[in-house]
Amino acid sequence: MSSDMRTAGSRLTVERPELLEDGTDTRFRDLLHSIFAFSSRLQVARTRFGAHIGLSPTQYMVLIAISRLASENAGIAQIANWLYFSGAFVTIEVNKLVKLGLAEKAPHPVDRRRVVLRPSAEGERRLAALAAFQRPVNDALFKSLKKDEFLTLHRLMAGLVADADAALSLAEYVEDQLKAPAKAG
Amino acid sequence: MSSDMRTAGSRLTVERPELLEDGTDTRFRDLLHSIFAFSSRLQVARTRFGAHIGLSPTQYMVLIAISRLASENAGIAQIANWLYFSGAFVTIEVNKLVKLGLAEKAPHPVDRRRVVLRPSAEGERRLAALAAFQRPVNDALFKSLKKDEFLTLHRLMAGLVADADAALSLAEYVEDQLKAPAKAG
DNA sequence: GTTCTTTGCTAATTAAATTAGCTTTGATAT
DNA sequence: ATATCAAAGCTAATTTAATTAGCAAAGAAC
Repeated sequence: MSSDMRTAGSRLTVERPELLEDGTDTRFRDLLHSIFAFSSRLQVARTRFGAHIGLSPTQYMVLIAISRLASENAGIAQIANWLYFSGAFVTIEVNKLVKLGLAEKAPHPVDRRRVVLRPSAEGERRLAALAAFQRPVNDALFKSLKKDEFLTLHRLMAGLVADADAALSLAEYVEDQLKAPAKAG
Repeated sequence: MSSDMRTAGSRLTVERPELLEDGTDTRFRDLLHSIFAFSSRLQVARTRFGAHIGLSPTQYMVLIAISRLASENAGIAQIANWLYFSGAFVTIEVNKLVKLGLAEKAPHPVDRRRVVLRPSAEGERRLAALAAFQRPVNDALFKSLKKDEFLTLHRLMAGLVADADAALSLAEYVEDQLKAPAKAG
């Protein structure tokens, strides 16, 4: 019972023993903060990359995504899914890129609802020109990684993305469970 | 010379051999995407955590930061620095928390410009109540991590934050260098 | 004491991103 | 065939997040 009570009233934000240290979640919280801190700084880097070719960070990301997914005839929905944005937002941003002459829309060969997105020649040119600026910055962003750490980080992050999708589905369920008090276990 | 030309015209977004694979930056780009994808999902989780205690994701983060840094008598500037937000924005969000009765401002004992931030009793209570919801979600978010991977990830991310600070200073310098064409090497 | 810097605040603005609702097209199930 | 349902993309309206610029008060440096 004391164990139950401690669990129920715990301030711990995580429970798996793998993520605890001396019974505290200090390191876990620190990890979360590091991830947030690094992402914030990556966002600044993206802002500079975009600015370098006259784009907002978001437009820059959308253009990259179009380029990345062009080989699979991606439309608005695929870009939205890839970037975790709403479709409506992607529509707006893609249209800006089209107006700027950096991306092109073509009708999908078989599905007439869809649109096929491609970078324009000028869009490609800008991204290529940007690379010279990105290279030293990206090298520096990940300077402390050795080769094997780079591979490890990639593997871990890819796993976490999958975990996160499951976790967010779980979150909805858990919220309901917590509302429906207890006994019904 | 052919090597120089290839370098100059390369589309590679990274140059360090540790970050390349078969001469391509494919895995590197994939890593960037994974980091972005995971952060986006963490942001959704924060949104849910905040909503659970009636706060926006940002207010939730500010409250956490106040709690985290309370022991060092942190003021607006320290919170801003910790969260990588502007001071003005932190002022606004902290004032909302104060109005909600979740945080308190006291004058700094020796520096009368400064303000000392603390979570209120009610603020503490809400964060404690939230933990029960966070625990299963956080466990799930990092479900695929084994203990040693958790430690490794923490170590790598902490290193990357330091790298990123250096990289962003570099970025400014590089931008100037690229504008001043070439010969002057 | 004068200059420089830091702290926090206010005001105004901008940019990011969403939700809701609509139209067209396509898929499903009679 | 045709009625129903789902998916793709667009528009409009709104919301939220977050910034920059400029200020006043306090402290630090010289």
